[in-house]
Amino acid sequence: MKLICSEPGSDRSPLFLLDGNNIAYRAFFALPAEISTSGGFPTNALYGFCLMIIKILSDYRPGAVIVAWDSKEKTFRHADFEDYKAQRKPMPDLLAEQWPYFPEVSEAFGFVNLAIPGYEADDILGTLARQAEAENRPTMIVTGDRDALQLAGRTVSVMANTRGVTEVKIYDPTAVEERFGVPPGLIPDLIGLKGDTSDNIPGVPGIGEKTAAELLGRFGTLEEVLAHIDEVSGTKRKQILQENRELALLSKRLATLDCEVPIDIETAELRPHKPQREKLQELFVRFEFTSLLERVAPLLEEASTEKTEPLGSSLPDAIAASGAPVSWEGLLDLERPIAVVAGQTAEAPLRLWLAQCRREENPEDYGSYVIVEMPGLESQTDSLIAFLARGRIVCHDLKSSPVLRSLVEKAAHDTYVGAYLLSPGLRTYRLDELIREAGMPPPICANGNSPAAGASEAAMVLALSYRQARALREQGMWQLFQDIELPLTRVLVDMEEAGINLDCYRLGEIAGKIQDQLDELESSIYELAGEEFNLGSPQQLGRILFEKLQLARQRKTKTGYSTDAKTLEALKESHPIVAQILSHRELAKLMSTYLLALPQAAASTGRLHTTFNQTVAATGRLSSSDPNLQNIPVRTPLGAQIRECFTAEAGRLLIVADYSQIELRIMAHLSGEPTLLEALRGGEDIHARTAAEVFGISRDQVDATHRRYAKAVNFGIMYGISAFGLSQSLGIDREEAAAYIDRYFERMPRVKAFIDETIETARRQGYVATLFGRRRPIPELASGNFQQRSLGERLAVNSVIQGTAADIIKVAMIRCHHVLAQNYPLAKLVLQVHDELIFEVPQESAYDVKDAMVVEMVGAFQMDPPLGVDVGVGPDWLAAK
DNA sequence: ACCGTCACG
DNA sequence: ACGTACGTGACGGTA
Repeated sequence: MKLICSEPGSDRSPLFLLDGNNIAYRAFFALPAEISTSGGFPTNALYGFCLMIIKILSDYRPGAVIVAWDSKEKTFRHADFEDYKAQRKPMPDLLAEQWPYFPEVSEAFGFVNLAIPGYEADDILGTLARQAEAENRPTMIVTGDRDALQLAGRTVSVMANTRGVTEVKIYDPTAVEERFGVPPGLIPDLIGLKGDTSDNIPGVPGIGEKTAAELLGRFGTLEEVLAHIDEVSGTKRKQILQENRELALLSKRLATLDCEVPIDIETAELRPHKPQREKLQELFVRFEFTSLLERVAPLLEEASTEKTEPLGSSLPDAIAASGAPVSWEGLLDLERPIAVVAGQTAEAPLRLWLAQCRREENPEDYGSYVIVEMPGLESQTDSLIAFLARGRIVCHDLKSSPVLRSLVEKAAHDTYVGAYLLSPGLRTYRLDELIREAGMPPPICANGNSPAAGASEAAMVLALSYRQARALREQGMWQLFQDIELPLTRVLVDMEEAGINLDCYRLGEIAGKIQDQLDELESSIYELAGEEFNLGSPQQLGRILFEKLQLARQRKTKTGYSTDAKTLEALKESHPIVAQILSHRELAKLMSTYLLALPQAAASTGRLHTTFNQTVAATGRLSSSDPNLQNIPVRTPLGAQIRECFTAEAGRLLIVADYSQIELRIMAHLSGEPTLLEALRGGEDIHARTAAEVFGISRDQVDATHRRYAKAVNFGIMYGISAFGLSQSLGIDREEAAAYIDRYFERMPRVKAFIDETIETARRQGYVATLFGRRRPIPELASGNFQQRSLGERLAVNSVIQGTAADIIKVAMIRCHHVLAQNYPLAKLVLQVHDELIFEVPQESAYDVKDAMVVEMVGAFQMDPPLGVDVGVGPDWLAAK
């Protein structure tokens, strides 16, 4: 076990090596040229340079800082490549004017400027980084230059700009490999192949990052790739590599840093920088950096006062220094949350990193963090897990970690779920992105002998959890998080582990029959078409139907004719081939997506274990994947047969319980519309009742068509209705649809008011909230684009209704899970399908459990009209429903 | 990687 | 006057 403490100001605090040229250039191009003094002297690059430095100082409290500069002389490394230098554009005039002042600024900050005749800045950085590494000194290289990534090592990280001046990503060797697919040592080889436009390195034309990494992964170095060109796939690629051998080797040489620069400085001698207060203030006044004056003041203050004992060293010094084995019990306080990060690799021994904050009143001060790194020793894992189980843990995406999910009951916070509540609808919730978006500095660890990507991750998780807790409270979502989402994670872990039994044999029998039908349909279709073609290709199908057979073209898609089910349905009468294509489509879909795929996904026990995604749906719903068990067919006869294959084990039964009309009930509750309330309280057929209202007829005059229309209107209301949408779904014209909608709103004025108010609130606040406080931002409402705004209106209404329903069923899941654990330990919740819960229970208790689950589901939320639940019991999913 | 299609609520 | 229903995931084909 290693103990890693950040110790600001001590000799072991990190050495920072800055590429002066790179930062100055980057600042110049990133900031507007208008930034200048009142006298007209340009200062944009100087300003950006200072911004970057202040950010580094306040985020990391570095020890010594060295700023390296290119020398004016011809550089040795590139001496034989005149072309290369010649291509470099001369320095822009506006930057040249500012240039003389950079060393002065740097010196005022207390940094050491370094330029060595004949060498470039990055060669100097490389040389110093190697020295520092040999001394086990933690080092951060700051440059936007991709070449520098080759320097990442045991104690060396590289801070690279992602965009602008102050947006950065920190690369340690693991991060380099993750991002580029090769270890730092092969970065020159990678650049040799792919080139680097910003540095004028040509590379091999037509070889990009992906291909380059793949080749290096297969053969090793660039030289080895070139020695095995004949084994490379693709004739074209072989030829290009052959023709560009020399260019690749030259590019590699250009990208290789010279780490043997004669430098007259021992990194061990470097002491923490001492800013020259007066000098710096004078410069800032001269350049009119008034806002920066305020920002540096506290930093100068801090630097001038004597360093207080760093928190980290309040721990036994011997331990911190030697990394000798100690017990984690002595270091970690079980009263406070402990962040846990687990190494992900399946093969390698488990690694765990822990972080705890010793000063919770200032959780973003990484200096107060204790970070513990566990070695890959399985023997210690069990006792560590047992230790953690006595406290409360904080994780990022706990459910996806095979190790951490066993600690799910101890979860005090999950930053993955927290981030989802705070910003639903993001594509991903990657930790480093969250940290960057929040404007938090990525932590670095200041011990002498650990790159510790995991350690830094643990610190990030912890810091983020404190910040999220505050935001969730401020936004009224703390209860939702603590009482619904976190407990739900526990339920989901159990559900995923439980899985559901699949009758693979029966599924196979069905698949055999369907395959026969597919074969028959296929040959018949080819015969009718007069040729064979790829039935699965909408493009080829379009050609056959609309060009060869001259059927009437309906709608178009971006890429050609539309051939979806609706189009084909309309053409059914025109040609016998159409009906057969429709049948083929349906069967092929069910075949590939379910009949063939599900048995493949089943575990050796015959059970299917889905993953329930808790952070995907913007409305608050769950989703299911690998395999998706929330879209198992049911509507067609074949679909029903597939559902029959989801069975209970011998001696057990399935219980299927679904909320009846939950979304309409929520709308009735939220709007208070008397007609809806009355119908739903009495358990009336709501679509028939709606039909009677909209068509102005009595209940016994309502026929199937009336009801179908009314049902579509009800759905439309919940989706955020439009006349066009309704007309499409019913196949009627827009005027008729519009008339139904008008009529509906006439009869249900409170629903109309609810919709209008919801949209108005959303416009005002920028978001909507469910009954449980779950938020969804609706930026579309502020759009200047009509289409976007209309979408925003529909989203506002739908999100409130769908989201509230999602909240309610989540509460029900937690309640049901709890009652089962208490009273029926052999019964299990196995699936959730949005408004439906499926349980698998021992036969004997099935009817007791059924009643108990209905009570919990109905009791999940008190409202008017009350929740209603339909429930069934049976040996399989179809029979129970 | 994206599109069209279609399974579910 | 604009073009459309809300929320998902998976498949095969095509670029």
